[in-house]
Amino acid sequence: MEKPPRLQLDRDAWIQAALDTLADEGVTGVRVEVLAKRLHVTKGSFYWHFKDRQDLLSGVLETWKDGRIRDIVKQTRPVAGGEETQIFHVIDVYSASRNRKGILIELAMREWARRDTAAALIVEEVDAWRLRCARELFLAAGMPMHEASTRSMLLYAYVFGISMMNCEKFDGDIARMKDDIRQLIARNHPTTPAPQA
Amino acid sequence: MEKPPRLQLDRDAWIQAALDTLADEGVTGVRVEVLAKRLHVTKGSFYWHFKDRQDLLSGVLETWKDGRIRDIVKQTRPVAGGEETQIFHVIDVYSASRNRKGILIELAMREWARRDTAAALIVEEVDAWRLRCARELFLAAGMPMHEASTRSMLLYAYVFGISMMNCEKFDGDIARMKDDIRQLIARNHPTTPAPQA
DNA sequence: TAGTCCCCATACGGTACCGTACGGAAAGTG
DNA sequence: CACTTTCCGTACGGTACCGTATGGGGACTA
Repeated sequence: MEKPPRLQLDRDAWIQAALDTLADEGVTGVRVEVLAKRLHVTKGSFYWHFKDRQDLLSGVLETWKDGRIRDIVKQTRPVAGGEETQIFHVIDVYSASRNRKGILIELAMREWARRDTAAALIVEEVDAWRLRCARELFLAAGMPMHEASTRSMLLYAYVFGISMMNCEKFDGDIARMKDDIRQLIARNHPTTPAPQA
Repeated sequence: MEKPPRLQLDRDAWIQAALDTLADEGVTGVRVEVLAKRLHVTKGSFYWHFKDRQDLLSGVLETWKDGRIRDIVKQTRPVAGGEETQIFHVIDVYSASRNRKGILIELAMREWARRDTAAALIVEEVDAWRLRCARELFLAAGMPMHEASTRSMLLYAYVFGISMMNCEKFDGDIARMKDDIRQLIARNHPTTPAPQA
């Protein structure tokens, strides 16, 4: 969990620790003295690298924004004929049980954005990038503009929503249901092309 | 906002105030002394009605659970031929800009559930009710079992997800897009019922 | 009018934070 | 070897909480 060996801390080390606790406890859990304990130093170090707590939080926002934009751009880089695969991948990244930390940060970020204007602007910007990139994918797959926009929105609303639902406890074949939902979002097929059960 | 006239507080008054601040600031914002200020009394009152802060939070969970279950049962009470209307209504309740407070509580609840076992159990129970009820609607509309389950899950993932996205800032005709998404979830049409483009 | 509850105010100790002041060690620089 | 810079520890005042102890006012009862 923690990384005791790091003889010299820098801004980024604090930001990474902040992102970790952000995932686990939300913004309100990102507290200077707690992070210090986690990094095995004292506040003295923190207030050397940062003006105050808000300074750290701003750094967290910027770091997260840059990473997410880089990610979505990479994931949707034009690949002739691979659009559907890419769409599936975009869905999986945030709905699979791997990337658990990324999902938790995503949720914590939006919780933060609900109560902080600066965070709201960042999330807004990231969302805009994602929606644009996903729309390009749908367009490249031959879908008309409006439908591409609509399905992009459904796609992201779905991945964020499903990550809040703790599906593991539900009955039924969750894996198959998620597969079918992917189809519903990406194409326009009924859930099962199979004959009636 | 506040209701100065209430000469005698009871448990429910505290729980309602707790739900209000829960919506605005999340669980961590539900603090005894803050609620007391909000209700124009002191902690002395609180610790008369409640054992401690956790006692209040338990009350909040129960109150919320009962209300949500009552709501979804009412919204999905069998109405011959009205299934699609009812499905649309279930979507609207949590995606429209009215019921803002309900949505905020919903999100705060899930944020809470991520870090608290008791809250997680409550949310899980509410989700199970909602998914069952929604599934009944799809079944009554003539959909096969598996597809009904799948679309119920997509429905709720969507409404929760979209409520985290702050759509107002996006470009495009959001209202129309949301309409089309409703169609995608409820039926199986392409976004536009028009003939092929 | 005295007694009894119900409900709340006051006062207190304790904890967990934030931010500042200051001091010091270690490493580089001349 | 002075001298500076970088980085962190220590100590402090201040705030915002939680939970407890205790007292008191008002309404109701006899």
